[in-house]
Amino acid sequence: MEGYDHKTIEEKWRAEWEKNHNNIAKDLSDKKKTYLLVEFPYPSGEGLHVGHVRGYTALDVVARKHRRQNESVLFPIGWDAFGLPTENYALKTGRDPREVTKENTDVFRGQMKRLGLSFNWNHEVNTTDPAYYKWTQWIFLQLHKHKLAYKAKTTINWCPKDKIGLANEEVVDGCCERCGTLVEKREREQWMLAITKYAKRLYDDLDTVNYIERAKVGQRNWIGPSEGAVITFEIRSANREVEAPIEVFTTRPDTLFGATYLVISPEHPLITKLESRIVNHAEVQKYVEEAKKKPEIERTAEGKEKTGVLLEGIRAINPGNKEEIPVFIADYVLASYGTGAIMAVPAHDERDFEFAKKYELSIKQVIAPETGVRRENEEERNGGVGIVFDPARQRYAVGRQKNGLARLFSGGVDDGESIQEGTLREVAEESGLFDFKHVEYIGKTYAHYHNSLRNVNRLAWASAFLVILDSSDVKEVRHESHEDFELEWITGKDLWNNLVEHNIEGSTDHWLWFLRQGIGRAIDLGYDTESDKAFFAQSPYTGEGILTDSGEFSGMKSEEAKKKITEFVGGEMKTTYKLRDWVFSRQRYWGEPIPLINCEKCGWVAVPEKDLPVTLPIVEKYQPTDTGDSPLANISEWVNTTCPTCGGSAKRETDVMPNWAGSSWYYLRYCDPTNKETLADFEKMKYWLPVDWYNGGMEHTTLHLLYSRFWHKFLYDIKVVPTPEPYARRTSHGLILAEGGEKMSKSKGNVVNPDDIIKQFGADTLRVYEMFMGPFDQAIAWSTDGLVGVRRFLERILRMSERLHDIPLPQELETLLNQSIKKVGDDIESLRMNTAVSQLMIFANALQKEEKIPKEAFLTFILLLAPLAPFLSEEIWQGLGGAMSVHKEAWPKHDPSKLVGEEVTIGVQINGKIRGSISCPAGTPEATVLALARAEANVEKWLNGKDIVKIIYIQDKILNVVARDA
RNA sequence: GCCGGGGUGGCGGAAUGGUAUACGCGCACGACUCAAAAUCGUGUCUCGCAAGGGAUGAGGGUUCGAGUCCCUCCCCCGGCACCA
Repeated sequence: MEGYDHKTIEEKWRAEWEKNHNNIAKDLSDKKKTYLLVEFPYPSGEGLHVGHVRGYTALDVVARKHRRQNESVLFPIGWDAFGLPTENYALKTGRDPREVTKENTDVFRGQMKRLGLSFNWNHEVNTTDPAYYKWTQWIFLQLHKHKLAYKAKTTINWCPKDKIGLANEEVVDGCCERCGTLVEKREREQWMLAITKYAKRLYDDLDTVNYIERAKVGQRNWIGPSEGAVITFEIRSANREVEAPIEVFTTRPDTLFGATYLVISPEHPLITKLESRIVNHAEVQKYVEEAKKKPEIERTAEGKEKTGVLLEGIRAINPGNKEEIPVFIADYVLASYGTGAIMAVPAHDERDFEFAKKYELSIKQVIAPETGVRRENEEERNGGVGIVFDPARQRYAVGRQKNGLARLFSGGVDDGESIQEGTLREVAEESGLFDFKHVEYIGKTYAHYHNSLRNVNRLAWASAFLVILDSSDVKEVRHESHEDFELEWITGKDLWNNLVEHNIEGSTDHWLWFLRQGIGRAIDLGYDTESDKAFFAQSPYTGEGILTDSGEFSGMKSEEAKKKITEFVGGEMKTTYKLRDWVFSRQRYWGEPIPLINCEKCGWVAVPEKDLPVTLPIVEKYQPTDTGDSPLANISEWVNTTCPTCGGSAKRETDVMPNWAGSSWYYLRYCDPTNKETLADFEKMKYWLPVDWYNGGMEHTTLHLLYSRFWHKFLYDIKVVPTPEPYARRTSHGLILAEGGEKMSKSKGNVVNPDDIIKQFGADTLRVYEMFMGPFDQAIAWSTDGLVGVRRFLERILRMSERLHDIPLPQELETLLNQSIKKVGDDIESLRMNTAVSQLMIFANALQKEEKIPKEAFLTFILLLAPLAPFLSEEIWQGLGGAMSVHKEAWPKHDPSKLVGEEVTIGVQINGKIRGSISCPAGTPEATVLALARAEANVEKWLNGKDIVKIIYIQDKILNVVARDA
């Protein structure tokens, strides 16, 4: 053997496969279909990245396996070729972006073929092909027709460097996602897509798809629904005239009675509307101007001190208690969320609290943390122990014990407050669990409990923790349900005795220990309004609970009160979403022209379907104009046209679509890439859709997925596509980092080029290495040493192929063979490629150890290796006389009865510790195994002089003998 | 702060609640060789002469048995964030 000449092998089979059309996806076959999708690349000038290779190879392995399971597999690829880098490159070099794109896609295609990726090349699509973007434009026109595309004057995010408007989603930390330039605000007419109309469905239908959790959570957060109420406040001017209603959105209508002022955003229309009524209008106007100037990044910066201006001359009426409250404008309220106005409840909201403190506004507490109602009587109160700690509010009280039951009490009845307070001080200081400033208050609380608990039916506060002395004391926790309250009792064994013994009054050690261990149970506390007012002067309580000071709603639980109060004030329960409509216009050249015409008489008119596509004209200059218009605006012969409706003179829209457009529906076009009548034949889509498995980068799991789900749902509604969701399953691969763990980047010069690896080590080595390097969904650093290890493995396989013998399979190998078939198959389906490769190595190692390698077993090994290392496997397979391509051979099936060997090794544990192991035939009954185990000297030694209490036997795996001293 | 994902040898990492450290890398030793490379073989968590003991970020808990489940906490990575 002349060694492993990967270059010759790979070139030979690539040519052979191309000639024989190894993989054609057959439409409408009666076989089971599988549609495997990988994110199509943006064909940049740099060529394919090793990160692409990771995702593409993984699904290629899946595709190859499924084809061999006699399924009809669609595994297409294409080019997401519109976009800024190509345009910028064209701009710099003066070349036509079409040419540049063609060159780049040729490079990518060549690389993919060299990698042995078995794409269905006859389904290739290119978003910049007029025959493709005709349908992108068509979809846009459908959206327009259904009023989901609208033009709106918006403050847009403007990147001064790229001279392009950005969607909110493309602004990262206030900077342009691509170039990092600080984004400015500009007013501009933009085409918008009403994705918010689909917010609920996009959210709810996530339950119907199988996406990795991260992707689902990402989408949920992005859509960001919050249940709340829209409540109307009346505005009155100084002369008490009713001026205008103002709507606020709140998720906490239950706190309405605690709303002590109103805040509107600086952009709120009310400011202009009530201009004449606002006494300090000049001051207000100044604040508004300043807010406008500030970039969003500054306005929303973390920890920024809140500012605002009181609107003098007008007041709002709290519809709950009819109290008159002041109205402010403040930039911490965003115009873009909810109604752009809020009712401020400083007692129960961090931001409102901060604002109220600064401007000395009244803080009215209307929610008490929910607990039960407690009854207490004098007879029950004796004994003395424990400390109650409320970690949420960092409050202590003292507990007492009686008849083995520890329960809340007033404490210190006999020894007086001084001792207890002193102790509490120590606890507080030493625990380090809370700010010492609360201790004063604790002292009062304690005193207060002393009194209040004599009274019955106190409304209780706080989920507090009762801490008792020693965990060994806890015998059980008993839950009692009463008509109007619930209690948890902790019963202790010798609690009382322990306390006396430990002289607990003077010792804080145990208490501290318990606090730190977090041992304790929620019980209830009494409270009094004065102390609580004092407490809440220090921090707002933002949780839910029981209403107080809320008129007829006092005593009601938050959940119920939300609905009742909203109803009471004539408000409306409503869900709002963080999701914003999608800014769809780009003032660029290299994108799909928006197929609309603006006619002075008829307004915006759609280009008739027969005139699609509106093709991009070839221009001299790709430079965006300084006015912010697209380069297309300079081509008057293209811009000036006639109105399709009235025939009069009209102008074309010169904005183009963002590059999300083409990628939002490409998986549909793959089903039928050459169709001239429609975006794809309905029957073909019905056969292939939904995509069974979509893999791509983590970075696309939010936006791209959301946008394409939106388009798909819209197309489903207008009956163009047959399924409500595009993708049944979504996985994502982790990033490949440079050796050393840094991100690969051109500037750092640490980029690994797949071409170099293929040249030096071969595509098979690269493929197997990338599958083996680590868990598929995790980021992982490149390791050339690891790559070399894989190369050695493949070389070894090739050498082994020359030492084969037609001999029967030894029994242990048969077991391993069946295990390997099962494990490799299962692992591929769940993308555990690293352990699939590892299993293949284990199998190969075992085969190699044989003096004569059984040919049958080795051939099965090759059948399993083939999806991962397609070239070498084919070489060996056909070299050994395979009649056809290994990639057409049926995927091996395992024999379930042969997964366990005849002999098994069973671990023997004594009291859970491994003390030995025995070998016996599989399926040996417990009694025999026990006898065998006891025959082991070591095992018997450990059992010597002990009584066997219990035997646990897990078939063929483990025997655990529980023994106790005799 | 919130939401996700993690923390296991010198390194990448394995492990349906059932013999932790598979597989690979690295390292050491041996065989082959004049020699080296390659290859093949053996060993490689830790303390201990041994018998044994200890170790999966820390500390508790549940269990016959915990890397895996529960609680408290620490650290790292990613995302989001004045969202009312």
